[in-house]
Amino acid sequence: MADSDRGPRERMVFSAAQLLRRDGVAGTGMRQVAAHAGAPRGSLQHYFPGGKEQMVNEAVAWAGRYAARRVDRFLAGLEVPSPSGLFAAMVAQWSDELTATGSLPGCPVAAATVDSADTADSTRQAAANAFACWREPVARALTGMDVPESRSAALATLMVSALEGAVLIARAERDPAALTTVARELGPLLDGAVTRPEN
Amino acid sequence: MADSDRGPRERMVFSAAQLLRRDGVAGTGMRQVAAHAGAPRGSLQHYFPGGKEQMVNEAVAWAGRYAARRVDRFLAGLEVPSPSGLFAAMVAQWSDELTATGSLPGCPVAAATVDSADTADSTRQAAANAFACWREPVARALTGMDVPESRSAALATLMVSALEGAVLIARAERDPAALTTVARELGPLLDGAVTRPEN
DNA sequence: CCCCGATTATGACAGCGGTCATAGCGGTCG
DNA sequence: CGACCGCTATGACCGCTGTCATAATCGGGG
Repeated sequence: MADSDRGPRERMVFSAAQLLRRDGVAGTGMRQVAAHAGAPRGSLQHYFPGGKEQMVNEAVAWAGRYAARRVDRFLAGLEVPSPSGLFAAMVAQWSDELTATGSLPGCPVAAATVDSADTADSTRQAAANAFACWREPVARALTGMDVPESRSAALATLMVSALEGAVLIARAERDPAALTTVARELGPLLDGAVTRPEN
Repeated sequence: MADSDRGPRERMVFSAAQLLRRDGVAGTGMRQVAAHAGAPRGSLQHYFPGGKEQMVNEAVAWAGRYAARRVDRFLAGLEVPSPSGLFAAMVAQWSDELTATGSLPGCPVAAATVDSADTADSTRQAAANAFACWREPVARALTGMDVPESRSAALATLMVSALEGAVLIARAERDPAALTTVARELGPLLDGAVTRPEN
């Protein structure tokens, strides 16, 4: 949300991620990205000589790092750390945006996957990396909450999957119900995976 | 899969759904749909006077009905009905396609949601309807397996969410691991929701 | 002062997209 | 036969997109 002046290049990557959320890859033009970032059009071919594909890939990578950062921040914000609490925080980031602003742009990584997984292989790999970047801190957080290492990675995958799917449904319905439902139903399962209940 | 001769119109809707899976909404052209369906180009404005939006909406609706039909068929194919068995069958439909053909086109409903939820409201509603069409038979199947009615709808949402998210990840990674993981981790939770274990 | 690299400014191009307009078939029915 | 109707056939238009080519601008060092 801090779109401040971090150099025009980073601003463009950020704007690309933002527009990707709304319109998808094919629906977002490069001129549009430049305009949204307040950057001159001539900077496009200068900063992204690899063309649109490079820009999309960087936006996806940025989103992956952003998601990972958020996970760490959620952990720091939990007074009593628990898997369900972490998941609830992850879900709340999305439902809050919908209830606050009234609209729910999707996940840029999902957009890149849907739009160009079968047409641009580098973008597909960028999306895979982003998902990995995201799941990794989640899995590590779970092991830190006494979830056995053998399951923490799998549960992280489940959490991200359920979240992404719920975002899709909530977006289609313009209703955060799917998000809250998933958080409520999945929470107990996650907490049940801790070996020594610490409460 | 049965692209047979059900009239050119239905063939075009089917082809649209198929192309949507791979290239998304903006990445799929109407001429391309006609060509894929072996239909004359002039039929486009004749059968879809509402333009691309109408075509996409019908493809999405078709996909929703198709998913619902599949759920019923999965139920019929289960010797011992159980929530985890149903979910495993739903997941297997996707992982099997990836392992068999080597590639994994996504879900057309997800594509429509990602690409035009914020730009074409009728498409957004079509996607919401498709999700509802899909979850409804799942929820009903759960109640038929002695899952309390209060939870069956929520669990159906969770199942569809987790599946959609796992499809995304598997598509990005070109690896069905996320799908099998989600099925394995979510199965016990689902079976734990039956009041009287029938086994 | 002048050169130089980084950045920006334009303009053009070729392609494709959806959509409209118009006309042509090929039957069937009155 | 002539009228109507479902369907098809083209062709054109306009807007947009990604990309390239070329030149201008600007801030600092040599």
